[in-house]
Amino acid sequence: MKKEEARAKGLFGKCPYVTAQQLLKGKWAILIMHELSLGTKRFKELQRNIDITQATLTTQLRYMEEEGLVHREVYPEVPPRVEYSLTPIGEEFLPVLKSIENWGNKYIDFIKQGSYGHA
Amino acid sequence: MKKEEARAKGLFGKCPYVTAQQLLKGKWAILIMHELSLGTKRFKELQRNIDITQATLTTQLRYMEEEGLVHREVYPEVPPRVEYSLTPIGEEFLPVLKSIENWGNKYIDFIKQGSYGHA
DNA sequence: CGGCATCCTGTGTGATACTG
DNA sequence: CAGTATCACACAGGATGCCG
Repeated sequence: MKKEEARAKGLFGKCPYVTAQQLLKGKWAILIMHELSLGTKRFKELQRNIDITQATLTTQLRYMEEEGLVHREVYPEVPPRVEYSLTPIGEEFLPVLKSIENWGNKYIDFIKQGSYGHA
Repeated sequence: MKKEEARAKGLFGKCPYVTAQQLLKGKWAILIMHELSLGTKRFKELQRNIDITQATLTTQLRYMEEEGLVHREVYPEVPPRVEYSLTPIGEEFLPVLKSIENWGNKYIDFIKQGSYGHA
């Protein structure tokens, strides 16, 4: 950890913004967090609701599991069942999710009003 | 715009989460928003504070300007001066920023407690 | 069903050099 | 100072096929 300190990546675990950015960098992280905020979901459910590839979803979930945001519960049944839910620190993300939702909706209104000039 | 409707990208402007994700997808978007939330900044200031390349910063700012999040004011002086600030819809992002900061800090505490098992 | 391995590609990001 | 232009590259993310 020498040169990394120069670039923002080295601020992971120090600056809250960099940290959050790293955690949510995945294209789907926010969507997944939102889905899980609605309750425990099975793998297939997530895949259907978000319309994401198996491989990609698996990768994202593994990542978020490693980060401690998501809990993975495996039921050794036939056919297999795996359920995902938010961990405590994952639950703490809910306010962020809520404010993102608010702002996202405001922004959607904003572009619908044609308040900006591109396209 | 046909196949894109199938994938989440087509939800831009519909789903608030997808919309927000698209807007903030840049590695630096949140950092820049944070800097600008502290007040108007010159290009060079941003570059110094965030430690980002000129090219990358320019790209990001242009993008955010197009999205209507950032305002760019050019002063035709010598040497040139360009100042960046938040637009109204950009200001609306502040609550999100605040909640991200809160959560980011919680998460930083979380990993410092060694509450999770990797590395 | 849930997942992994593999391959492949787009693009986001960075380094560098040049311009007004 | 504030860009633009170009090149290079790593990596996220999609497609496909196979496995327990």
